Amino acid sequence: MFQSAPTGLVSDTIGAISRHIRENDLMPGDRLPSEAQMSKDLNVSRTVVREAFRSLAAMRIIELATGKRAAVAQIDHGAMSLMIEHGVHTDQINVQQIYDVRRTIETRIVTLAAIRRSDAEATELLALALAMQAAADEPQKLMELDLAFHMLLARASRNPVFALIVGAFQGITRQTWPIGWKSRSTQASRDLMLATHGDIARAVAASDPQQAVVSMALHFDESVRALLSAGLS
Amino acid sequence: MFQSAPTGLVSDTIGAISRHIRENDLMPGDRLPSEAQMSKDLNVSRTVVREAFRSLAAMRIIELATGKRAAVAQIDHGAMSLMIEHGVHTDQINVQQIYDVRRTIETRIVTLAAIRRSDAEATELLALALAMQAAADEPQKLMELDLAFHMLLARASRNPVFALIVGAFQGITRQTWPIGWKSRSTQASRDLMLATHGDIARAVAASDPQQAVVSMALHFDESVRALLSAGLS
DNA sequence: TATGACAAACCTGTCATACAGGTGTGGGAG
DNA sequence: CTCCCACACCTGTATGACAGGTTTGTCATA
Repeated sequence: MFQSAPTGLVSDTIGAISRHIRENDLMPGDRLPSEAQMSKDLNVSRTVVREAFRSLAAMRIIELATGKRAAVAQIDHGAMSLMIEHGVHTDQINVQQIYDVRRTIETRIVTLAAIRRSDAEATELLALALAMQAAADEPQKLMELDLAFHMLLARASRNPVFALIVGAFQGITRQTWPIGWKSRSTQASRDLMLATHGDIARAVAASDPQQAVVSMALHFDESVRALLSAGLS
Repeated sequence: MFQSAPTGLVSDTIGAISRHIRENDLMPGDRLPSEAQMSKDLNVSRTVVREAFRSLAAMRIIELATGKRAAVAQIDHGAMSLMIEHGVHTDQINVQQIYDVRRTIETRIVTLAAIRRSDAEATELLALALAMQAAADEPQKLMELDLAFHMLLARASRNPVFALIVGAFQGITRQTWPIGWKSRSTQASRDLMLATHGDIARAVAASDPQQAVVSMALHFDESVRALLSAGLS
C-alpha cells in the first residue's frame, strides 16, 4: 500500500556517502574512505558499499579507479548524454524536441559567448569554422568539428550549466547528425551550413551579440529544415 | 601509458545491457533478463551484473525492485537533480548560473505552454497560482506549490526535454528557495512575487504568449534580485 | 467453467570469503 | 641524498549461501 521507504541498504548508503561529501565539504579530487572503511562505519557489507559507489559513479558524482580510493568527481555530461539517448531510443523524446531545446539554449549561449569569450576562444572558434570548411568531404571528421564548435561556444558562455546541457545532447547528436548531413543533398545547402558556422564564429569574435544570435537562428532554421526533410519525426 | 580501455567488466556489461535494450527495441516497462541469466549469457559473475544494473538504475535507465526482474524505466529527472546538486555543493556551479539557464528555458516554455496547453492545464495553473496566495504564510507549502507551478508549465510545453531540465533544477531549488523567500522582507515584495505567478497563469490560460513571456521575465528579474540581495553568489 | 487460494519456482538483496592485480609509501641500498 | 623495491592497502571479480519478495501454475471449490 504505502511506498514510504525507497527501501534498501544501498539507497541508505548512497545517502550516507552523499552526506559525507557535503558535511566534509569535499571538493573535486578529494578522496573518500575506502570501501572497507565505509563498510565498517556504516555496518553494511562491502557488497553494499560497492553498489552504492557504482551508483554514484554512474552519475559522475564520484570517480572510481582500481587500486585507488574513490574521489569526488568533476561535473560531467557523460551520464546525462546516456539518459537522453535512452529517452530517444525509447520514443520518449524525439529529435525535433531536442532541437527546440538546443535552439533555445544556444541562442542564449551565443549572446553570452559574444560578450564573455576570451581572445583564445575567439581564435579557436574561427579556426574550427575554417577546419569545418576544409573537412567538407569527411562527414565523420566534420561532425566532430561541429560538435566541438558548439561545445566551445557553450564553454565560452562562462556558464557551466549551459555547457552541461549542450554536452548532454552530444551523444544523441552523434547518432542523428549523419542523417541531417545526408539530407543536405546539394552542394549549395552544404556550403550554407558551413558558411553559417563561419558567420557565428565571426560575430562572436567581433563581440557582436545581435549578429551572433541572428546567425545562430539561421543555423537552427537550416538544421531543422534538413532534419525534417529527412523525415526525422 | 595508454588509457585505451575504459576498463572493467562492469563497463562492458553496462554496454551489453544497453545494447540489449536497443537491439530488442525494449520500451519503458519491458523487463530484462534476470541477473542469473545475464550472468550466464555474458560469462561474468552475478556480482558484475548487479553492479552494472545498479549503474543503469542510478541513471534511471532501468528500474530495480526486489523480487521482480529489472525493467526499462521512464525518463526521470531524479538523477539529473542529484548531479546538479553535486555541482552546486562542490562550487562548480552557482545559483545565479542556474537562474540564467532557468530564465532562458522557462521563457521558451511559457511561450509554448501558452500555445499548446490543454484546458485542464490552464485550470490547474490558475488553481496553483491561487493556492500560492492562500499559502503565503506557509513557506514550505508555498515552495512546493511554486515548484509544482513551474513543473506544470514545463509539461504544458509538450516537450519532455524542457520538463526534464526544469525537473533537474528542483533538487537544488528546494535548498535555495527559502533563502530567496526570506530576503523578500516586505509584504509588498512578497505580494509581488505571488501576483506574478497569477499573471503568468492568466496569460497562459488566455493563450497570450507575448504577455506570458513578459510576466515570466518579470518573475525572473524579481527572483534574481531577491537572491542577489540575499548575497547568494 | 470460473474462481480463488496455495505452494513451488524464480528472483533480488545482502553477507562472508577468497584471491588476483593495481597503487602508494616508507625504508633500505647505493 | 637519491633511487628503487617490497609491503601494506585497495579495488575488481568470483563463488556460495540464505532471507525475503514475486510470479505462476495447479488444484480444490463453487
